[in-house]
Amino acid sequence: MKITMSSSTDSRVPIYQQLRDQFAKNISEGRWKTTEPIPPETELARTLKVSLGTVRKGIQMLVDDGLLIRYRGRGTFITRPAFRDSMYRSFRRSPRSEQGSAEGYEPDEGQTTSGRVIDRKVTLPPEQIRDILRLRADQEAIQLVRISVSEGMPALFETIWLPFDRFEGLLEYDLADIVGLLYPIYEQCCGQLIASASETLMIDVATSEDAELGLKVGDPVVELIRVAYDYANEPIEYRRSRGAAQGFSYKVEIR
Amino acid sequence: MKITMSSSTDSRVPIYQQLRDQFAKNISEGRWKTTEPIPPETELARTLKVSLGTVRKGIQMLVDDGLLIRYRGRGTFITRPAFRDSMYRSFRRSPRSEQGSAEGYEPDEGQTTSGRVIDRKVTLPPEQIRDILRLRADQEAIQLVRISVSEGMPALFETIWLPFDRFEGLLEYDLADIVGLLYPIYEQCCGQLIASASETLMIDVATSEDAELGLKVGDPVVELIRVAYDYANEPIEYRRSRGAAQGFSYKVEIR
DNA sequence: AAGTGGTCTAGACCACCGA
DNA sequence: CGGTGGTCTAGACCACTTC
Repeated sequence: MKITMSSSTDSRVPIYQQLRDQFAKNISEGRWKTTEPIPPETELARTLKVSLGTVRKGIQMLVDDGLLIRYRGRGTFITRPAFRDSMYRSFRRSPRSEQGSAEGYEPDEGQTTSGRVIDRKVTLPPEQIRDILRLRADQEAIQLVRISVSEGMPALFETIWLPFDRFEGLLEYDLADIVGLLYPIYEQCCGQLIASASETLMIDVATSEDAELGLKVGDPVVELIRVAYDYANEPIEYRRSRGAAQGFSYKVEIR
Repeated sequence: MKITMSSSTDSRVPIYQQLRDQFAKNISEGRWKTTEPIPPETELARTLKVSLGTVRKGIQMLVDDGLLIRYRGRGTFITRPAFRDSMYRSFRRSPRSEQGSAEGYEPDEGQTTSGRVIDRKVTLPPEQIRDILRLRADQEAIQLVRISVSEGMPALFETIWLPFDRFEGLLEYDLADIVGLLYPIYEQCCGQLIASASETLMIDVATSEDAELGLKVGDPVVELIRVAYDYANEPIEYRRSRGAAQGFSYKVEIR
């Protein structure tokens, strides 16, 4: 339980704010394991020489940010993001089955969806993607091409770029083994955890390259760009997904 | 400062939770004015016979919900929603001007956009809309048809339904005066405040009815359904907006 | 100076979980 | 049963706004 409380920096930042940052660092740098609870509030308060309420406030901020989850009687754990608002899961060939219950919902794809990687290569990414992933001009990326199949029909055509340095381990895998959700695979093969993401949706029209999705040239297409970040807020995945716009529907609550 | 603390209902609901609900009711039923601060924490704690921290927690929940805003030294006020995540503002004919600064952003439309109502009538709404607005079969609605113009070009074609009972005052207005943002007009003419909304986006293709938008039959169209609610969570507006999908782009942060 | 919300403390008691 | 987080209290001191 290393404490690096730089007691000189406490000028105007509230203590609970400093605690939040400290805790976030403990998560992103792996000092707190994802498999066991973080130290209990009482211990943190004692160790850090602050009040219990202050510790609770710092922890609560990370709960609100979705990085921690608390269980009464068990402890506080690091979470995997649920991505409940992702537009990604709005792609459906069939009418929405509206199965609103289901506690532990799967993050990436819908229930009957599975992905298959059809190509993998190491390249220098296009400049736009290089900038977003914050790579130098000479840094290579692993590029995956993937088709998601939903209920027997090709539903999504995806191109994914990953920084070579972080994802070298992925090259050891047989393509046939890179199946289903990608984020658990990232974690398993390369120790890379996704903490959050940003998605942008655009409407396009199908070109001849979209033929694999069963679309005719000119059909409307939804293009989804996702940039995913780790717990330190560093971008580590760029993903472009294209799918039929017909039947796509996305809902958001606003204030 | 009427207090209706039904002290028999306190079974398992935390006090701060009960306070939150009580405060929300004070807002939605107009017992707390939108023009002056709500009673100070210390007074609420004294009046309600609870601790200051508990009052603060109840208030903080409403701040998180976007219904209240606090100013140190001045007091706590009821807010108008900002609708910062609305997909509505994602319609742009021109390339995004990316003017990221600008503190007080306007809620409804983009900067150079204005709306004009071209039709208004009192009708029995379609069943689907009647259900959503929770109207009885014999209750009428005011239907507005509106065209939003952005940078000289028709950009959005909208149809809006409003419960007759709440919006009767709108019939007094000359159509030419119903211009610009609608929500301030709702408040001014009918005392109706919008607290939140739910938006659903779908992709369609243009029909001959979309010709006013300068679209050819078959062009991709974005259709946005918005249901807006008052502070008591009652639906009071149903709005369907259609616009060219070309150039539409919507971004969301997810966890 | 008076009044507001913002931070922080030190303690109490409770509800829930697991061994 | 002991340990965890969840709720609540009563107070202190501070920072900011308004008069």
